[in-house]
Amino acid sequence: MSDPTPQRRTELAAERIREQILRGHYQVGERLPGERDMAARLGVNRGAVREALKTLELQGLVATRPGGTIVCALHDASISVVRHLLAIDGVPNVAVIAQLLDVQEMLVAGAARLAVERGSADDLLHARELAVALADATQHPETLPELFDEIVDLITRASGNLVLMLWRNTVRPALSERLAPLRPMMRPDPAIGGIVEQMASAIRMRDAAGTEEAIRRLLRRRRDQLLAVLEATAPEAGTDRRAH
Amino acid sequence: MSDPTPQRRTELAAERIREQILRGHYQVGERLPGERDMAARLGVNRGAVREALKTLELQGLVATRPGGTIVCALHDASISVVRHLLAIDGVPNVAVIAQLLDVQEMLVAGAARLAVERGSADDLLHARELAVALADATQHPETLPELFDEIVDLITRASGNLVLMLWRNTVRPALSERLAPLRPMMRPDPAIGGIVEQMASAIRMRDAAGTEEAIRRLLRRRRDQLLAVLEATAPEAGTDRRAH
DNA sequence: CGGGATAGCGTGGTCAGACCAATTCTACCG
DNA sequence: CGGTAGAATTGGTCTGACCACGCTATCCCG
Repeated sequence: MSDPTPQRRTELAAERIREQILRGHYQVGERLPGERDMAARLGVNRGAVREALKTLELQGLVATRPGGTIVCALHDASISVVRHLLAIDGVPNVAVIAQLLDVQEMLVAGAARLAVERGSADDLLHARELAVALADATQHPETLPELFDEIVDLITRASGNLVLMLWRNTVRPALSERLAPLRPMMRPDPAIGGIVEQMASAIRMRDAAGTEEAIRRLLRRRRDQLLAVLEATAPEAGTDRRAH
Repeated sequence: MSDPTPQRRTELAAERIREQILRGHYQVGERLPGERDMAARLGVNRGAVREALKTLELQGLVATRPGGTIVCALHDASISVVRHLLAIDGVPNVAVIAQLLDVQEMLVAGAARLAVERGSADDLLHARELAVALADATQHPETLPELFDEIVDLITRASGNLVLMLWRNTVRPALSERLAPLRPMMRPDPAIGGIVEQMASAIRMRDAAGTEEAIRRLLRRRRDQLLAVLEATAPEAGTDRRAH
């Protein structure tokens, strides 16, 4: 579901169980089969199942206590499951991706403000260079994702906010992995040039609010474009099966 | 460090190892002692150590591969470690808490906008009730944290954004746990009344931008107050030992 | 006949010891 | 001095076992 080839049998087991839960094979509050049972069913050792359940427990998908392991509600899970929510069976979950992009917009916009307010001159210079590169690359949409990721990384790092950095670590790989296949379908967006120029000038003037606004527009534009492509690709494969 | 009494020996082991890593007892990239070694040292079975390391691996603190387990850089870890970063040895880490509150402001402000734009009438009504309660409770600062948490929860839920909800799940318990001891030291803030009133009216008019601005002011005010109390309590116990 | 105590069974939690494949270290040889 | 082959060590997995606790269903008493 997520890792292309999970060699370790314990991760494979985790993947299997997680997929069953995410697909709604179990009711919330229902007891999972015993560890010995699962081990036999998955053809692995009980220790491997235990480690698999440990990861699911850390993701807040299940709660294991003496007496049995029960399934938790998705909306009570931990943020770490996002990575696995983004796609089930390789089918991108458009609704969750949209929500994730919304959150990303909030955080990167905030990070940009912090970065402009407190970032080093070096970082800001680098950011302006990246902005120029982004404007130049408008005609080559297939190279944009890397530039986008790079500039978001830079902003996150320059914000000096460890929490934002950790968030980025958890989300970036999953998002890139999910959005990479869309690259060939992205079309050049002429509006980006102007936005980027505005951003670069705001950065040069250390205008935090202006930078925030520009990056917000940029991200929203990208979001809409990505979602349009996604919906064109998978018209109705979207909402998660465990809505409440 | 985090759970008051982790009865399970595997969690105790995880806590021990994590604390050593967070305290910087190991260099980034350094190899941890072998599992058998740690098991002997901690007086537990190797399986318990393996499960402990599994949680640390999921938190991005270590990387285990055949040949050895190595320590990862904190800024490459997963967001799940925030919970454990908030306090080491019971000493709140003021720097991280400040950054976390910054991020919280970004997200809750965004969530408020979403909630006002797309929330149900019921939710908005409830939000206004809570706002009134908040204004009434200004004189009783010890009851404010619950109201704050409740209103943030409501906003998060009403935003309809699953990612925000998951984020809230991961962060709320840690934050509450860390900030609860400060409750007796909080003093009434007369400015809250006006802000809350402004928020309630913005909600009533379905003014998303106004609501966002109000909640942002509210959260920032609370943030500053919390940090003031925190710094007064622990004047210099702050920055993490693994800065880069 | 109904309800509460109880005995048994299954559960997770932990332990011991073992094997394998891959890596890492070491010592030897060119 | 460099490289390579072998030895030691590591994580990954397996087998099998024990314990304390939660759950369940039975049984006994009112």
